[in-house]
Amino acid sequence: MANGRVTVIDIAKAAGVSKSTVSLVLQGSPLVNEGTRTKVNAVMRDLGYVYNRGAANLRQSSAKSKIIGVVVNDLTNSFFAELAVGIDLVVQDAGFVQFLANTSESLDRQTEVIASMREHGISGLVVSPARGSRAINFKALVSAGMPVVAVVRPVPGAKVSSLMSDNHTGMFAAVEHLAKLGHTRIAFFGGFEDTAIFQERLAGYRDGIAAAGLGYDEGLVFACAPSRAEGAKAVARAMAADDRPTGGVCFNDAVAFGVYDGLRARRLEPGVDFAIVGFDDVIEAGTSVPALTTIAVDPQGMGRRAAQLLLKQINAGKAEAEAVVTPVRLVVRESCGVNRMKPGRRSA
Amino acid sequence: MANGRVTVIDIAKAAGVSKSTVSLVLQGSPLVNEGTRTKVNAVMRDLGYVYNRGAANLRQSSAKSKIIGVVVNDLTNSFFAELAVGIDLVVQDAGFVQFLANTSESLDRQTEVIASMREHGISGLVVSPARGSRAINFKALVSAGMPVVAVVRPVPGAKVSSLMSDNHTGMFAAVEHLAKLGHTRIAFFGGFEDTAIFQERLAGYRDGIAAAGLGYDEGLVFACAPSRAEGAKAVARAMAADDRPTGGVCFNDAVAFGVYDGLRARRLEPGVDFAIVGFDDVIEAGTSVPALTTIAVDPQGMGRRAAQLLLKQINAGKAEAEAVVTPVRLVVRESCGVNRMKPGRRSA
DNA sequence: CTTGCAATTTGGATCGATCCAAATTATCCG
DNA sequence: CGGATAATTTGGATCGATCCAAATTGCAAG
Repeated sequence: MANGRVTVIDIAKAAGVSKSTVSLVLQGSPLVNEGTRTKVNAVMRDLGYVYNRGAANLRQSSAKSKIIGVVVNDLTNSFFAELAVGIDLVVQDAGFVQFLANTSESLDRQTEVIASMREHGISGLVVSPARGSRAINFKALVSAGMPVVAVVRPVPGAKVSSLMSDNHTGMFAAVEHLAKLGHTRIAFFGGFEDTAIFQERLAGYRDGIAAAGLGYDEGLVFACAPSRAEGAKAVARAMAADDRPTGGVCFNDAVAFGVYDGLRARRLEPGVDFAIVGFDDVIEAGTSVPALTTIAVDPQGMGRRAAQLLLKQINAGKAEAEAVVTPVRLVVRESCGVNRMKPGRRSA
Repeated sequence: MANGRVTVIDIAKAAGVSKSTVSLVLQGSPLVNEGTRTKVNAVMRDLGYVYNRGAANLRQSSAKSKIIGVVVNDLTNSFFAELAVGIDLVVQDAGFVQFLANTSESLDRQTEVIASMREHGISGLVVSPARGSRAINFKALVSAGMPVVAVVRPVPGAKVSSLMSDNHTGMFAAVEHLAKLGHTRIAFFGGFEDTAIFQERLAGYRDGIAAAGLGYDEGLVFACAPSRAEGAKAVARAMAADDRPTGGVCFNDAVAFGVYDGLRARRLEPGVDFAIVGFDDVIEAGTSVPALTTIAVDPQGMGRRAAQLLLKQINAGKAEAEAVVTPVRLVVRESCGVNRMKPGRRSA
């Protein structure tokens, strides 16, 4: 009993029908008589039958495995954890299960886990690509006709669907907000210059500066790793310059908190002596002191949309790449200095 | 090419050998000639062969599926996200993949996903049980001989392995620390009274109070939901009493941050006017103001240990329940008031 | 040039479900 | 009641890999 598991044949024998009938019951076919159905179901309960999807998938098309893969680059980042939860929600409701793997930004890990997931018969993949992912990393999947949705980060050149937040519009709004508050020297902090997201956000920044009638100054762009520690260093560089900025937009919230640290190290109070806007709206943004003005992207919502997009493609049978941009919105809190900035510091 | 996938038979034909030989190559058997092996491997690469584990598992014992299930009660909580990452690390290294599902504390969801995972042939399960989980929820798994490791929360009565942090010792140390700093009226904040963890931590508190030669006062225990908002309310209740505490230990860090809020609402500064010790050591504990003194439990380490324990049981073939307690340690930062408390407030 | 033994290779049977064409049973109607 | 029609049920064949007993090959010794 411990090892010999119950199969359709056992059920069939016990219920006095054929295995084909049991199979029909399992699939909820309308062909089977109501009486037999209930009897078979009863027997299944009694014997503790467990459906073997592996066996079923062998006979069926691989698109019916009811398994999807989810690969994220950093699950310890609450942004991606939320994303995974959003995916999970939709996927569970659809009766799927998800393989979830964390790559820690390692391309090798990513390649390994995707291969492993393929072997296990996933019918689709949602991936937040590790840094440096290229089209070639998804070539095999795509040419096998597997639906793939890339989230958060684009994969240049790959024929996969994508779901990105509206980086350009978000950063544009952030700059616009600071400009309206009277800032004329607005810095840009953080991000790796060789990533597509950085370029999108920087473009939004640049266009925002232009739209506000200010001149774009390359010297106000302080790229660095998108971490708290590096954000602190970046603002230190900015404040060491001659013509200091009076406020700045940040690549993400982690950098923004780093800017808090860097300012305080110079005895400047964020939101009072210097205006800051972040990007992402992580949980801590609302509870930090001062509360962080930032661009909210709703990672859980993105996860839900990504899963829906993927399921749609799985059900459609054939997957044609589709690019979706999800809206973002400016959340005004305290760090931008609304009603808090010392007037003396203002330039205009 | 898009749909007709490559099988061992295709490989066999192309390489001019039998499918049995291809199978032996796949399993890395030493029986096969080195020349044939390389040729077969080359053909597999050329044809883009993808191993079908589902088919293989059908013939083999279910313990070899190389899939484990991971079920967590709240993935948006960074504690559990870290736990999942720890599990992922070990599991990936062992060549397994994991199904990960989030239950959001819903028992129904938990039941569903576990059933689904079983159907997909997991060879073991790590579960951080949803609130209210009872032995019956895991009965079917256990009697089927499936290795199960419960983490973080115990499942009373269930014959599953468990991996818990040392709640008693941790809370004991927290109280001891505050007592050494001179506090004589130490409160306990937060937690649901009907959970096992609460009882363990409360027992640690009580024993710590006794060991410090102080009298246990039930009126100093303020139970509440383990959230920030409720923590704030709890401390409000505490400070409204006649004989106020001068410090407190908290069920977890979220409650501790709530206590910060509640104190500030009464114009009291945490770590100066009132000493606080948390439990968990979440990421924000180190960066909050004041930095939170807390009991560190290393969730990622717990995840790793849990995965190792599970893999051990899977490999052992037969799973006998085992209970492991993981050590915790006191991390002294600022909120306990070391060198910061106003002397006047001290009672002794 | 056999024989003996190790090294390789191989053809079916098998895992647990699905699918299909065909068989069986039930129901209806003139 | 016979025959048509609808409603159910059923026995292989099948999916893609593994396993096993048996066959084949290679090679050195006699």
